[in-house]
Amino acid sequence: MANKVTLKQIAQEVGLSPSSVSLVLNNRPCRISEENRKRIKEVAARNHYVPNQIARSLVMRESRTLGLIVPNIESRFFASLAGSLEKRCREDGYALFITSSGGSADDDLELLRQLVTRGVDGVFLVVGDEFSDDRALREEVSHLPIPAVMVDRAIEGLECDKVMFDHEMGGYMATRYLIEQGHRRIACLVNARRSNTGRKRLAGYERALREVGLPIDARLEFESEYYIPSAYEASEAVLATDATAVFASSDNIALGLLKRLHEMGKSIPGDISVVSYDNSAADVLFEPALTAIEQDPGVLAEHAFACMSKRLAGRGGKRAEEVVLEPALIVKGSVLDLTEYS
Amino acid sequence: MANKVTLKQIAQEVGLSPSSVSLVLNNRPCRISEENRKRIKEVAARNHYVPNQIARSLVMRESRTLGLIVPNIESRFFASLAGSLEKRCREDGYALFITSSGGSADDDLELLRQLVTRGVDGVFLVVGDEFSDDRALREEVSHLPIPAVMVDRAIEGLECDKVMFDHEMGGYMATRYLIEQGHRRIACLVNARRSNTGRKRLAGYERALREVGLPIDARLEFESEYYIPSAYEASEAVLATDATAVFASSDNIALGLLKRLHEMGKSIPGDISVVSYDNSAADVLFEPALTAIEQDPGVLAEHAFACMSKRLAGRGGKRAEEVVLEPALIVKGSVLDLTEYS
DNA sequence: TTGTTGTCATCAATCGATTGCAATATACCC
DNA sequence: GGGTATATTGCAATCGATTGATGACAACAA
Repeated sequence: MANKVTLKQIAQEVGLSPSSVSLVLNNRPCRISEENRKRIKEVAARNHYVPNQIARSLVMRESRTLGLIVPNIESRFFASLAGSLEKRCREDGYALFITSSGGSADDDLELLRQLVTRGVDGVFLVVGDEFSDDRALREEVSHLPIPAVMVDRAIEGLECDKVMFDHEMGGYMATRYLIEQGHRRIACLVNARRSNTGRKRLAGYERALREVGLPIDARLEFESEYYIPSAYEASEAVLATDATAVFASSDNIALGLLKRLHEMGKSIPGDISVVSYDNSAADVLFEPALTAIEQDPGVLAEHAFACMSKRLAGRGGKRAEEVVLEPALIVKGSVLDLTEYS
Repeated sequence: MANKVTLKQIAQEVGLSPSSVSLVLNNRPCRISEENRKRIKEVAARNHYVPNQIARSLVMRESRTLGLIVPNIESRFFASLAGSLEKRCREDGYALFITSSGGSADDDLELLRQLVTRGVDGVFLVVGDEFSDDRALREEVSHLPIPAVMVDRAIEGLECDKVMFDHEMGGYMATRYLIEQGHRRIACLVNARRSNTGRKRLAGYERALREVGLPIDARLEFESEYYIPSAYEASEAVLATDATAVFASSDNIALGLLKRLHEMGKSIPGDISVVSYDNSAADVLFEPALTAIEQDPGVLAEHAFACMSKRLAGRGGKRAEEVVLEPALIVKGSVLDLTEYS
């Protein structure tokens, strides 16, 4: 294990002052003779010298590092978001510090502090979606000495830049599409009890129904956690209704539903139509592929970075910016067109 | 956006020296009067003071931060590894800096440098698996001023701590199991052309065959990338052979195979038996569930951290440590027992 | 000789913490 | 009052870099 090489050591070996070495290695436009310039570079290279960013950012007051907090890096969506965001950051010369909180507001807070004290220049915050006491977190975010951008999920009423997909719109689009295809009895399977996004998607579902004068029937609204087994459990009741279509409000929920359907020997879309949300790779396996509401994490990353970039450059107004992205309806083959038969 | 509060400012407000404030806030056992102690804490809290870790680690010469480089954070396995590792690090008070390289040796090198200069105390390195020119990376790793642990994959011939699963053994176990179940014509679908791990799994497959005197038939060895569509393409040829079983050497490869099987109306294990590797969550959907070789990323994380921990504590020998973990065969229902019929 | 200009390189302060050692204050004892 | 313990607190160096101000020296002009 080699030792760390410092600027001073390089200076000593070359026989010049540390300042000169610093000047040369940073390519500062100053007059150091070509000869010394070359010798410094040569010695630095030979000794595998890398500047200590810690010391550097202490005086420069910036680290060109950004932080990201996600509730769970093992989720496909967040992993993909993290991947895209990191790529984007790197393009602009920023390193991205990815951390995963476990979803509780306490952990979010702890990680946020860690990042700040470690000198990141800004932080992307994907807060846990489920209910929890977020007063301390809220307090911390509003006192942050660096720019923060909330991504995908917001803390209500917090003055902070936000970039997110419109979940209500997603629920609306899915349901609206089913209605347009002639469906009238549409069930939904959502995580409204524990998730803000879930509640919004449910609201969109209900708006679509209301808009065309269809009744909102509590017997068609089913609850499921964002896990396959939970959705699998819940699906039995869903399939016992007279619904001709189901809006499954997440990829895992759709997978649980599919498993149950498969077991019961029911086919899609012949026996029942399905619109999914935010599909996972797994659904390439199914015939037909699932019609779904898609949210591209790359787009989210792009906008989040743009927002951050603005703040870092000192542009960007005093008030918080709010970017709302529309999800997309991707039509594949899991919805039966009932209008043909009318 | 609040300003950063420094130790000095707190000191000023309290009317004491920065040293005293530092001493108190770090709970150093020194005699500062109870009264001042309380006042300092009160003022620090009121001003949302958080110590600047950058400055701190400059003098302390440690940051209690570790780094992780994975080829692709969007892969389930790496995401899961990252998640487990982060949790483990946090338990010991370390923050984990997760970065994703894109899989090229150049990016690995770049990220490694970034991490080192940003003052991490140690780094976990999951290098890209495919062929590339890794001389520079190799050089850098051997000159690292901090401990490094290679995880899941190694650079051959590099003196460095390693923690990984035995891929050869995995291939062997899968094949051996199929043989024990009475199979004689066993095909395999591996990524041997571009992946080191793939080659090792293939070697295990061949060893199992050799061991019982079965012929190694090149016509039963098929090549596939680690992507579903690639495996899907390759599967047609696999299914045209007289094999009664297939060893699919990754989760995605198995999924591609399954898609093809499903399309052809073939059933598992009635028409053909399958042993998969490293199953993704998606396979909960299938009936029967897939028998597979499993590598628990949590176990990998645990051992990697233990290894790192040793180095950081200054224990751990001069020579590199090498931990090889055995994967596990998880028997579910995708293999037909031919011995029953003999 | 003195002054001017230009080139090359160094000095010393700074960033925000930590910490060994020195300093001050107060009390207590003889 | 002088000496010694004890309880508090401050000074100043340090970590490894950056950078504006400054110095040293040579060449050249007046």
